[in-house]
Order: sequence, then structure tokens, then C-alpha cells
Amino acid sequence: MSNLDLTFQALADPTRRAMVERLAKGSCSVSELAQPFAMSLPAVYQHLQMLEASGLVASEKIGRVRTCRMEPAAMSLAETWINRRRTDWEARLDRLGAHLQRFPEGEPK
Amino acid sequence: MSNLDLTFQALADPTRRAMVERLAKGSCSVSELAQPFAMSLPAVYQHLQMLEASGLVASEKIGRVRTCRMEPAAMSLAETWINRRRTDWEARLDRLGAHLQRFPEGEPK
DNA sequence: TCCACACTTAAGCATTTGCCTAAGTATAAG
DNA sequence: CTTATACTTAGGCAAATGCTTAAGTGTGGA
Repeated sequence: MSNLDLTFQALADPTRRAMVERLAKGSCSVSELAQPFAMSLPAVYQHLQMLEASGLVASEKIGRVRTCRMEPAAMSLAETWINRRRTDWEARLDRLGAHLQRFPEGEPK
Repeated sequence: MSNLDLTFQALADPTRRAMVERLAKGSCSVSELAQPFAMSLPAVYQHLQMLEASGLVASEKIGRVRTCRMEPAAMSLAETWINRRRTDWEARLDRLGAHLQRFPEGEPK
């Protein structure tokens, strides 16, 4: 499974996106991360593991507290992939427009 | 299911991302879209339906040929969501940096 | 009219996801 | 030493995913 697979998969769940939103405001413990959600701690923990597997989040355990933080690099990879497709699409539209300007209703080549 | 759910879910699959990459280069029929993949046409068709459900792709049938095209608006929504988290995270780092400059090793408030 | 072509629908199946409860483990406070 | 805290692991289960093959439907060419 490529990293983009894991990253987009991680972002596809609303709970995990909310967790990323929380971590974008600042690092916190697993319990703090779980607090807003009406679900068991193991469920939150599993979401956290998917976020870590994707690279979107990293964490470190000190004593009995695991502190989680956002990892913007994985974020950028996903953002860049999307941006690239938009660029391709726009470049194609530009070429098409330029062509139509020279050959109105002409054959598409 | 929110639109972001469907969008990121759609982008989580490598086949669907490849389909988006193909469409970013220009519109094409379902068969053309299916051609690079070692899977049945119904399978490709199901992927296409997920891409349409997310809004990433739109299509129109003329005669017996369905032509698919990329829909950049849904793309932008996903890109914007990611970008926003990065912005939040960077703003937090900036505030932290400014604070540490005034209170080196000081209490975090 | 007949038939091939380009999808499209339906049904089935193995795997993955997203939760749960119960039962751990390790650290820190009393 | 005992207990509470903060995760962590394990097992189970219903629903969703990503395919498959088989059997349609509608269009257009011969």
C-alpha cells in the first residue's frame, strides 16, 4: 500500500479528520484526543494507529502518557498530489483555449 | 457521509487515483478509462461510480458512449481542507516561536 | 433485420473497516 | 504495597470494499 493510499484512507474518516483538526491546534495526549468523541478509547486508539501508519500523526510515550502531534510532511504529499492534477487539468484547458482561438470550431488535435 | 468523506475515500484507492490522473490529461470514454487496468469493466465502472459520487468526476452519455471528465471543484475542497490544517499548524508554531523568543524556557501559556 | 459494441445491473464472495467489551500492562500516586 | 490512571492488546461482529462472472440494455453499423 503506497503512502498516498494510507494518507487519503486516513483522511476519509470524519473522526480521524477531527483528530487531525485537533492536533493542528496543538499536540495532546491520547485521552485528550479521545475526549470529544462518543466512542470507546480502543476505537480512538485504532484511529490513531491509522493516522500514524499514514504518517499524518506521530506520537511519543513518556511515562504513561502518549503525546501526539501532527506531521505536516504527509499532509503536503497529499496536497501536492491533488494540486498536480489541478495543474494538469488547467494546462489542458489553456492549450484547448489557445487552440480554439486559432482554429474556432476546428478539428481537435 | 459528507462530501470530504467521499472525496478522500475516492482518492484512497490507487486505481481511482490513476483514473483521475488519466482524466486530468483529458476527457475519455469508460472503455478508454478501463484500458490500462487488469480488471473487469464492471470493476472499473464501480470505481467510476465512486468518483462520480464524490464529485471528483462527472460524465455524460451520448449514444452508447459515456464520456468522463475531471471536476476540479471537489478536488479544491479536499486541497483546501488539507491546506487549512497546515496553516493552523504553522500559525501555532509561529506563536510558539514568538513566545519562546520573549520567554526562553519559560512557562507555556 | 441482425449483430457487435459499449456499457450497465445483479449476485456472490473474500477481505477490510469501524466499532464494541473484556482483559491486559506499565507508571505514578498514596 | 495497593490502587488508580493511561493506555494497549485481543477477540468478535456487522457493514462496507473491491473484486469476480453472468446476464442484461440500448445504439449503431452492415
